[in-house]
Amino acid sequence: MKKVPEATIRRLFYYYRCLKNDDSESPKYICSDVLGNKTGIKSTLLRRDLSFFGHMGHKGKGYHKEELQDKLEKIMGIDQQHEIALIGAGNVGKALIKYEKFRELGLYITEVFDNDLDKIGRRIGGYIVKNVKYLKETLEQNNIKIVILAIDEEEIEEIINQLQEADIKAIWNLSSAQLDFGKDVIIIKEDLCCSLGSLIYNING
Amino acid sequence: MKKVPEATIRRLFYYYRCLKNDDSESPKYICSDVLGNKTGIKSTLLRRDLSFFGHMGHKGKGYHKEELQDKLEKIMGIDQQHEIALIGAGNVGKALIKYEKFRELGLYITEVFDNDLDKIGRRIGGYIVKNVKYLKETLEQNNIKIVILAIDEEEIEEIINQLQEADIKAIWNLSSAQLDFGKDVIIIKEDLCCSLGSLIYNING
DNA sequence: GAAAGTTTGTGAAATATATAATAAACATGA
DNA sequence: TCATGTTTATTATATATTTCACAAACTTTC
Repeated sequence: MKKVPEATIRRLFYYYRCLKNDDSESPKYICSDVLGNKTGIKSTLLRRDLSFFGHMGHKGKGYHKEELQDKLEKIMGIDQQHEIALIGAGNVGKALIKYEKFRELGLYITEVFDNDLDKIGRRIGGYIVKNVKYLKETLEQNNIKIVILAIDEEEIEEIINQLQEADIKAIWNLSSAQLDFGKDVIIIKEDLCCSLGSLIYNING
Repeated sequence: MKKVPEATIRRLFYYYRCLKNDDSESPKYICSDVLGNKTGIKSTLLRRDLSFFGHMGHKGKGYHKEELQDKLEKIMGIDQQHEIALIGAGNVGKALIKYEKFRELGLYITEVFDNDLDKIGRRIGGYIVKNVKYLKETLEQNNIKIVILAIDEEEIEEIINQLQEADIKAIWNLSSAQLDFGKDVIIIKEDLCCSLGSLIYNING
């Protein structure tokens, strides 16, 4: 199959959320024009996006809402639950723990770690913050393959070493550290400064 | 001048942060290979990125670190301070208020608003949360042109109406709402679900 | 000061992504 | 049932971004 652009994947979540929020029974079908308008994405791009995954719609009718929602869930991999470990119980970490929308996607933070002795042992949003020292064994015991890295500080050498040893599949890197775990670990970096920063650039330019 | 890709702008922040964190006096110059390695960006792309803004380096020597840092600040528009209003004093909002790295870029959150009566009037991280009802006048009085929208809930009609009336230049939209303020207002949408979600997709695919 | 080594900057090629054009499938209504 | 309208899916085109290849400018060494 042709390579699916990263941007397409992200848009799938828009389509999905829109379908999920609209719980009206009828009409059963929605056409690309309507769904496109609701999500702010051109209908032609929407159809292109969906067509990467085969025939998703019905000519002359549109997309069957329930069917499309189910198919999207499978495609995006959220038809099953995922357990996630959070490293970093600072301000960003706390916000993520309480972020409802992850759970709506079946994404559950089930373990919280930190390397700051002041935070370790504390209870945050129902979780006891664990020492990163136990990262590897905790992840193994619970078969957790996904990690969110949301550490504030710059010095995270020890955490990275621990992470290297853990057998994980993916890291969502919200820290400013630049990571490379080889091709077997997928890393997506999210840098809040770049986002807000690029806004500033666009104002002036 | 040729249009600068959005991705280039974002990478500028990586280059900049790397230079800023490295406060060693010597060597005075850094070549694209070294800076590229530190930031995880191919040197050829780095040179291409910088070349959008004219001759930034010195052949045979590399880039003068201090000079490059200064130039980047001007390009990115962070050689001066920016005042920003935050709408949404929930979990995400709180994290942003306390996020140190914005201030390092000269980006200051100076006003905090919410539409939730439970939050209005409360003190959060040194700010009194104001009623969005006063959004327009507060922004005008303080000449604030940049807004972060970090509201949790779905019902934000009233906030959007208020925002429409305020004379602003840019919105960093962290909510799940889909906004369109016309061409005069720059909007960058950041959706945490899409980011974490695309990671899940990539694991399975 | 000439030759060899570095390093930037850029035109050209390759890749990736988005848009436009249109054929194919189905729906509707006379 | 046929003609007309609707809507998807796909092929072709356009645009955007990255990578490659190399000339030009400078540095270093002998």
